[in-house]
Amino acid sequence: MATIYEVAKLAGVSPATVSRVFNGMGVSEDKTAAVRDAARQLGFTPNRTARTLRRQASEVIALVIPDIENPYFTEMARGVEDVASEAGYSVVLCNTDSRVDKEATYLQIAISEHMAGVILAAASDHSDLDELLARGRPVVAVDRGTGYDIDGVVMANRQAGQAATENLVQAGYTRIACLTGPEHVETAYERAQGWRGVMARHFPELDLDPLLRYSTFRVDGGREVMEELLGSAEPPDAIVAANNLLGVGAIQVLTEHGMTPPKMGVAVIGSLPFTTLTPSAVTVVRLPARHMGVTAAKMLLGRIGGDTQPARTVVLRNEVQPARI
Amino acid sequence: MATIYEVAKLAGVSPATVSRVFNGMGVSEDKTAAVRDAARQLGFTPNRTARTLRRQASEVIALVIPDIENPYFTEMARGVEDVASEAGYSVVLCNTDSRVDKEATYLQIAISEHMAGVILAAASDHSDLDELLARGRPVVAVDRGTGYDIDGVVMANRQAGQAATENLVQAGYTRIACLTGPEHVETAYERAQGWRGVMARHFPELDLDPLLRYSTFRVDGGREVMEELLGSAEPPDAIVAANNLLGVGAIQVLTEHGMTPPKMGVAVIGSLPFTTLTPSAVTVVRLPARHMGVTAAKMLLGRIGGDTQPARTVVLRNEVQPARI
DNA sequence: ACTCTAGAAGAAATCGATTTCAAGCTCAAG
DNA sequence: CTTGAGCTTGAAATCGATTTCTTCTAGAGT
Repeated sequence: MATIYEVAKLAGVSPATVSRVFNGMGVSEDKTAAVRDAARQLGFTPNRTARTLRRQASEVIALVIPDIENPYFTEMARGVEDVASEAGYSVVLCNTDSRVDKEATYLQIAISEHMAGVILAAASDHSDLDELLARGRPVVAVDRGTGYDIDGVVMANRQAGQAATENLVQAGYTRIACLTGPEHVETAYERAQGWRGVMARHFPELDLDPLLRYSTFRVDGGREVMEELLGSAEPPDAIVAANNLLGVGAIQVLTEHGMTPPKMGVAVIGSLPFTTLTPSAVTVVRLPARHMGVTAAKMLLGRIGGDTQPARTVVLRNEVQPARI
Repeated sequence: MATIYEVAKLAGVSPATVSRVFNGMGVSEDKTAAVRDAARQLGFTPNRTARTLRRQASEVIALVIPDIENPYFTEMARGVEDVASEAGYSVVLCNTDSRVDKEATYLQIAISEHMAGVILAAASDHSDLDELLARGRPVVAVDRGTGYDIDGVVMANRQAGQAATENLVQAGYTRIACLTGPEHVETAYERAQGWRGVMARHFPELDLDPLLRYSTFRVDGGREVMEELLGSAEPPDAIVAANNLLGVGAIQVLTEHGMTPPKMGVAVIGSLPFTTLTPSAVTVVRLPARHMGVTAAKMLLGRIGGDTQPARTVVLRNEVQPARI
C-alpha cells in the first residue's frame, strides 16, 4: 500500500531520494537513516510493477519445459530456482505439454512481462525465438537445441546411449533392444544412435531394426513398446530405455511378466527417483538434471549481467551406476 | 516494441481508442478495423506491465507449494494450470521447500507484483497471510488449512487413513503399522488418526504406539522408518504409508529385504505414478490431486471475479484401488 | 577572495496502458 | 424547434518507481 511518495513525505525528502536510498546511490547518512526509518514504519516494499515498467526489465526469469510431471524436469527446475533465488530472481515455471502453440504463448508473455530471460527446453526444433532475441532478451537452451546460435546446456546423449549399451554387453547380454522417444526429438535420436553404434561394433551380423523402437517419452509409451517387444518373434534379452519414464513403463511390464532384472537386462538413461525397485537391480545412466539447471541459470544470469562472449554449449557428462545384482 | 501510441498514430486515432478496441468497449466498426489492422502491421502486443500498473491487478496467479519434486503437487499444478490458462491467466509456480521464510518471500512477491490471487499449500500452520488478505487478494488453501477463514480444498484425510487400514484388515493382516509425516502437519496427523481409529476398533487389545511412526514426507523418511520397523522386536505384517513418497521409500526397503507384497501388506495414500511395481500389488488410496488443483483454481477465479459468498472448504473424496494379487 | 568542481537533493519527465472527464454528434421525444 | 439521452472519441490524468536535468552548497585550488 505504502508508496514511495508517502515514505518521502514522512521522511521529509523527495521521492527521488527515497528511490536513491533503495538503489544504493549517493545519499547523505542522515537522510538515508530517515528514509529507512520511514520505510520501516510504513512497511514499504517497492512496487515491482512500476519498477519493471520504468526499468524495462524485471527480476523474473521464465523456465519453459515440456512436461512438468517428469521428475527430470522438476529436478532441473530445482537447480534453476536455487541459483536464481540466490541472485534475487524469481522463476516462473511454464509447462508446454510439448505443444508449440502453448510454448509460443508463454514466450509472448515473457516478452510482454519484460522478463529478464528465458531458459527453454524446446517443444520442437523450430520454436520461434526471433522476437525474443530481437528484443535482446537472453535465452539459454536446455536439454535440447533450438536451431539458434545461443547458449545451451545438454547432456552427452550419444555417450549416454553408448554407456548404457556397453554396460549390458559387459554383463553378457547379446540381444539388446532400444526403447526411445519420438524420432524427431534430438535427445531420443542421439541416445538411440549411441546404442546403435555399440551394437554394430559388438554384433555386426545382427539386424538392429527390429530392436529399435520409437515411442513417446512417457510411461504408457514404455509399456506399449515393451509389450510389443515381448510379443515379438525374437524377444530381446535386455533393453536400453532412453528416458526415465519409458524405463518405468518398460519395467512395469517386465514385472507383470515375471521378467524382472536380471532375467531381462535393463539399463535406463535418466534417474528413477521414485522407483520401488531396489535401486541396484537396474543399470542407470544418471543424468545430472539439477546440475543442468544450475549451469543454465548461471549462464543466463551472466548474459543478463551483460556478458557478451560468443554463444557456448556446455555438454554435461553422465555417470553410470551399474546394476549390482 | 510497438506501443499503443504508435498503433494510434498509424491508425489515425487516439491511444484511448486503441485501448478500447482491445478491451471491448464501444468503438465504431471502421475505427476498430483500422486499429486492428495497424496493430497487426506493427505486431503490437499490449505491455502487460503497464496494464498491471494501471489496473492494479495482473493476470497471474501464484501457486505456492512445499515440494515441486513431489508428483502429487505437480499433478495438482497441472490442474491449476489447465483451468487458469483457459481463463487467460498464467501461473507462477513457487517452491518453498516447506520453509516459512521462503514462503514469506514468495507471498511478498505476490503482493508487489500485484498478482491476482494465490493458491497456497502452506508450509506451516502459522503462515502469515495478513498483508495479502488486507489488500483484498484472494487466497485459496489447498491440501492443508491455514488458520484463516478462507476458501480451501482438502482431501478426506481421516477417511483415507481409515480406508487404507480397513482394506488391509479385510485382506487378513492383523499387525498393521502406520508410517506418516511430521506430527505437526495436518495431513500427516489426520491420516494417522484414521488408521488409529480402525485399528482400535478391530484390535482393541493391541498396543498401537510402537506401530505408529512419524517421519518426513519424503523417500528417505520412508526408508528410514521402514528399516526401523523391520528391525523392531515385533515387526508389522502390513503397513499404511501416509503419502506417496513415504510409500516409495518403504517399498524400496521391503524389496531389498525380499518382503514385497503380499508377503507384507502395503497400502499407500496417494498415487505412485512412476512406480515400477505392477500397479495392482499395492493398495492405493488415490488422491485426486489434479481435481484438487482444478477446484482450487475455479474457486480462486470466482473470487477474483468478485464472488463474495462466505468462505467454503471443499473436501474431496478418495477412491480406493485395492491390491489384486 | 574568486572560480571551479563534486556531490547532494529536488522538480519534473518518463515507462505504456487504462480510465475519467469533457466535448461533439446523432436521433428521438416533447 | 428544443432538450436531452446515448453514442463515439480525444485530451489528459493516473498508476509508482526511476532517472535525467537543474539547482544549490561546500570545499579545493590558485
